[in-house]
Amino acid sequence: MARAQKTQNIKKISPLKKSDVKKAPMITTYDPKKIESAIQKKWEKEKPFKAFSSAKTKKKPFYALSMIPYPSGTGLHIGHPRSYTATDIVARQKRMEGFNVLNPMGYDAFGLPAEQFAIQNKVHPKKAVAMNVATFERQLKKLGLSFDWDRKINTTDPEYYKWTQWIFLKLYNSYYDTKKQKATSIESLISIFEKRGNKDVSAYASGEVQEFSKQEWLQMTPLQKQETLMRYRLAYEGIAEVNWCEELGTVLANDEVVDGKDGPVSERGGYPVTKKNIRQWFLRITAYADRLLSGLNEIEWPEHIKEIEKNWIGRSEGAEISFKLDIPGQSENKHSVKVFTTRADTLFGVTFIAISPELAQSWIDAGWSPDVSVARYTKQTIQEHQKATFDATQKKTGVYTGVYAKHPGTGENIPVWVTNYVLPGYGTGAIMGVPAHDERDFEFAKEYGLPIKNVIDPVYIRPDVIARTDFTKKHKVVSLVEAPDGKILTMNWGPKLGGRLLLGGTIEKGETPEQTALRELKEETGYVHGDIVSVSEETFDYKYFATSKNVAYQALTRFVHIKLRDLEKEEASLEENEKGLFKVEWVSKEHAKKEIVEVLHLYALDLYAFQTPFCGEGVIARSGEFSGLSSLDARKVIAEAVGGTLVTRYKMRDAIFARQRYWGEPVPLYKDAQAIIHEVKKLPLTLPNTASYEPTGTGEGPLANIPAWKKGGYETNTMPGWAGSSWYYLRYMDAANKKKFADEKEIRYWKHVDIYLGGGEHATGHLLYARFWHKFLKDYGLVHTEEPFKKFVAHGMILASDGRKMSKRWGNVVNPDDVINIYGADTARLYIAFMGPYTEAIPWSEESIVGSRRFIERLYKKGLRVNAENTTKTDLSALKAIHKLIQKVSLDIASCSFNTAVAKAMETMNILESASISKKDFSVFLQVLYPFVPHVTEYLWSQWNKEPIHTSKWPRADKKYTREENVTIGVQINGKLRGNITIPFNSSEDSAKKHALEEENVRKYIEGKTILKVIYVQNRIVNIVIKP
RNA sequence: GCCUAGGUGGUGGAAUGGUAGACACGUGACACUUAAAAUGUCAUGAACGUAAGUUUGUGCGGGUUCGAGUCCCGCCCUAGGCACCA
Repeated sequence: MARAQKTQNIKKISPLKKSDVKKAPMITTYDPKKIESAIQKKWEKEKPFKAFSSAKTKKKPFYALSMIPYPSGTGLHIGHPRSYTATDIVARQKRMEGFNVLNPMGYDAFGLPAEQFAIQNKVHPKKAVAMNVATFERQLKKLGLSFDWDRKINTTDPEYYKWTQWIFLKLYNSYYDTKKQKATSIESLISIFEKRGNKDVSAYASGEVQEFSKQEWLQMTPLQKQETLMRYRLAYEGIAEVNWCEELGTVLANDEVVDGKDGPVSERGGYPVTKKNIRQWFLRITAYADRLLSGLNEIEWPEHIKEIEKNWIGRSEGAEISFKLDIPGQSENKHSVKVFTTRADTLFGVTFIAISPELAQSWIDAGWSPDVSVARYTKQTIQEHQKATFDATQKKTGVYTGVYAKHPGTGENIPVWVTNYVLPGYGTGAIMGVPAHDERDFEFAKEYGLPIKNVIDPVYIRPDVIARTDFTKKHKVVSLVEAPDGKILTMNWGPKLGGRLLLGGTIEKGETPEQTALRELKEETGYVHGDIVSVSEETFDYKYFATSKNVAYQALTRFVHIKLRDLEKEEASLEENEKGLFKVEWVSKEHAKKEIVEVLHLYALDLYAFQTPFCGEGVIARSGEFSGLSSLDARKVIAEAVGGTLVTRYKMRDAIFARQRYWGEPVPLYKDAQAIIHEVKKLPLTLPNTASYEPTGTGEGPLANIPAWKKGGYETNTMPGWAGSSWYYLRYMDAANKKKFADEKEIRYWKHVDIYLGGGEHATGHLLYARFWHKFLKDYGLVHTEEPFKKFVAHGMILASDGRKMSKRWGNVVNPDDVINIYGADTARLYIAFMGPYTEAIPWSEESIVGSRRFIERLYKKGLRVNAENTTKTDLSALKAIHKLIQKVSLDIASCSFNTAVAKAMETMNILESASISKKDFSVFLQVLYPFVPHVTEYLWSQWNKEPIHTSKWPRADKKYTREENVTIGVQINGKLRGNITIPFNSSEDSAKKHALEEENVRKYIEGKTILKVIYVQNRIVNIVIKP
């Protein structure tokens, strides 16, 4: 899974300089190598971390899981252990709390890197994987992680991928019943077809399937039936445009493609990526879109990861509306174009229809013959689309098709344009252009001079008047006055009276807004040569509170846009009480935008000076009988009134389930001579051996090079890298089972992963796919929870000490082997836990790690001393510290705040070092530290305890010792700290006050002053407020 | 452009609206030592002060509060995600 590096030759990396090695503390008596290897040998022999199967224990289950690693050729780097040690800390603590803990490890070894490695080094991928796994395992074991090694899995093992294939076949043999909201066997769909065709069938399908009757179904040839069923199966074969990488000779998933300098390139290698149509296997993940979305509500995942999945699924509710087409030379009413919109409320603002070039091409293919220039544009733009991923900054282009569409509301003729900015794959490939209320349509309309029709009026209610009902109604104008040099006229009222505003005014009886605007211009500023450019048709409803007059106004406002011919001026005729209240100032429109804060004035500025569309919610206007509705309500009403249908769309696409590669799970299907697909009955269908697993470059997988395979009609693509990792956590529940992927009893017992730790970068890949498979298996009663991972915590990256990502390119990779050699595994683990918050990216520091080592040395020395002194007396201060530590560590492990748990342990150590302490009480300290530094604590523990530490009971904090007797609290005067007092815990207000007022430094401050009040927060603070 | 998370000493970082900088690294001084390392003790945000102490200080500007790193408004910067999804 963590396959970030490009696999190259295995080469020992030693980033630690000689000078660093010197910094390692001198070993006195503590010898981690000796202790750790002895303890690890014992673990290897006694297997204390074996998880019990459900029948063999009465303990409650707890399943802690680290993401399965991809065993790359370079071995572990120091980033890997971050999630492994975290999982290990949780697992060890949960065991002591009495749970039957499952903490397994395995390898996900199919995929590109192993294959690249094999090609470059001329070794079979199987051998390369075995080598890499051996390296990984040696390194993992040196870290002292408490895995149940008996449950180890490897996704490339035929005994494992047999079940990956088995699940694939189950998907292939299923469709999604939209009424029951679950996967159902394809057999039952066939029997429905046999009884009544596909009319009213509640089955999720790709695209629109033509309706057929019972008879028609029965008359279909086997091949036709196969093709029809392919539209419904959850694993299906189809043709799709994919990301094709010529250099790698393979198709790439969207998340494997990144933006390069000249268009998209492969994440691995940086080779150019183009679009290509190719035959593919897909998984119909879109059938589960809603459940994948709603399931997020029931899991404890980081919000940002949920957000990423939410955006990726991209649910949007909208409407499909048909526009009848008027094609020159063809009879009317025959053709129509369907658009998808989430803003059906803006329907009356439509001034053009925009279609994707791909849709235009399909019309041409169906017999439409447009002007040559239109056909040429269509072809060109399709080619552009195929070359690159979409770029939002690209200029919008388009041509008029000569076709008109009839507006379903007004009956008006609306031009249809082919454009480059409509996406072919989303919605219907056609949109209604509403430039007044959509930024993209606005940009396009500006470019081609298309009309802009405003049909949503914003509603402005200032928050300070929201609750009021006593409005005085007034008709007003707001004028945007432009000087010949483009500057904007503003009135600066100063900070108290509303700051900078545009020119406003009240419409007197019998006046038009234009007249009002010009009159006010003259009266307030003296300018006389203004020309009216435009007046808003719409009246904006603006409720505000005039502080100076103490009145709430409902201002029904019209906008007026005025341009001055020149700056000629007469005397302004201000009323006496207005004089000197404001200054007339000319500013740039950008300046105005910055300083004007009134929303309505800003809107006038946006509309006239910046000319940006209004995309928010408001009131429907100039839309016939719908005017006056709120835009939210109007969505549904207007869509239905014009015969549209409400639909839900998703951004997420079906997942391509194929790689044109050798090193993957074979697809267990074959085609006979008639191209009929059959299942492979005996699983696993093993990957055949071959010497040439290089890509064919044709789009077929390397398996096509094997004559016997090809002859057998087998699929030449293999499954993608994420196939094996989509269900591996279930295999751990019963890894040795030969008959099932896991026994029913074990699945019921373990249920799901309780805590899953790994990288957040898998949010839209592995994590989403695993959730999908889990839901699918649940539909068949094979698992019993809706979600596979109850809690997920994403670790932060460990950066190199230079703050960059660790990479061979920079030569800054830290190898855990080196760290363990110098400092020992316990120190490495402790430092990884201590270095910072688990979820944050933190640079590795060769300087700071010595602190962790020093702590362990002190612990070790104290342990030996405790053993030698053998006292029964423990100082009260030590007991208190230990019991507070129990509290803190228990809480911190539960919330993955390992760094603060370690800090508290260090604090405790500082107290214990100089205290007298009994073996019994020191044992408690060892227990609490055990999850972090298991070797040294187990070693010390076993000096005087018979029972093993890992089965000892997690200690509980005794209230007797955690309760405080005295507290030292601060005394503030007017919020500033002036002294401390130590008073009994939970002191009364009176006694605290008394002590506070007696404090020496405090007395200095209050002498001769009047005390206004005293605030006392128990056990926190005393604040004395005095008259300054 | 949009969404999400952040911005605290020389460094990693800590802090339920209540004594900012816990813990650790580094640095300085001292002890031990022929010496160095290791270890131990003390100090360590900045400025002023012999000191007691004072001022100032959690990206910037405002606000709420007896009291703001924490809450609210606006801005700047960094990281991650999405990016013509109608």
